[in-house]
Amino acid sequence: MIIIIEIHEVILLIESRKNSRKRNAILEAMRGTKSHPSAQWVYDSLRSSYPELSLATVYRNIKLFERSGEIISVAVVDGQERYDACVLPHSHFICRGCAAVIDLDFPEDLENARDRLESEEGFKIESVCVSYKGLCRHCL
Amino acid sequence: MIIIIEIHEVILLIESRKNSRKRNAILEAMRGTKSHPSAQWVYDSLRSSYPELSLATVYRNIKLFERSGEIISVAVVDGQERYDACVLPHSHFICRGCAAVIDLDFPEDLENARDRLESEEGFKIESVCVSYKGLCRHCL
DNA sequence: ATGACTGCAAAGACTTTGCATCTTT
DNA sequence: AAAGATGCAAAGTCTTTGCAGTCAT
Repeated sequence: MIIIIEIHEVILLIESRKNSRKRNAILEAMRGTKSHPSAQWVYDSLRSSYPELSLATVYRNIKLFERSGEIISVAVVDGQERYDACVLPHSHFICRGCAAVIDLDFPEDLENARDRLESEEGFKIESVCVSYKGLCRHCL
Repeated sequence: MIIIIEIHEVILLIESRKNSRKRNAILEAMRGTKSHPSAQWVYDSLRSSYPELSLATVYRNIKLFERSGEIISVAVVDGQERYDACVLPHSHFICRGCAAVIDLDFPEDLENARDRLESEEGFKIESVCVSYKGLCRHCL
């Protein structure tokens, strides 16, 4: 059942849930890593503890967590969507070599941050991407 | 033929090309729009002028342009990769309603920019994403 | 009992690739 | 001629979905 509540122009979408061991394990796995996991990563990391877990369940729960705001999508790397259970504002470094996604502080000054990351962290930064997401005037 | 040149630790990858009407048209189409097109968009917009154009050719040339730096990938929106033939630093607003990708200036101050965009452009901004791409220490 | 959750297999969507044919140099 | 470019269809990935059976309330 999906309940849609509108209060003062704010629309809340509440999906009712029952308790589920596997769902809990999926969220725990995502909260317990800084690897910014893909669905496949979560599946692989839980297979030993939950041998009958299916990849479809992981995908379904990830979408559920995303809709509820418990996790966010941080990037699509090499065709795989990557998520983060840390929803506080911060930024990321994405390595095109090993596909690692690494947490960074939210920068005060973008150019400053770039130089500092190269010298202090030893990254080679090839591009900086800033994007805002939301609704345009037309879709509001 | 692919020529790999290394000069002072900088590696250049040069792919030899022959002249091709369709390739020229693909790049022109991408340079002539601010819509941050997907491969499908480019294909659709060229079909009337090049009825025998195939989607595979569009994909192949887009990858070629990307490797050579003539275009960049700016986002994956609703599962489709979106490109930009403007490679100068700037940022984007991505609408989750209509999937529009809109050019913005590169911000000096991130929080400032957010407020200004909401009041002046009428966007509703739900998230800000900063990511750096390149090579980590390990992959260098 | 009812509604939610899951596994499995099938379907979908987007992208890449193999191969024969045609173009450019 | 040789190296590239293209169309077509097939294959590849990642993700979503339909359905029947299971679990939580």
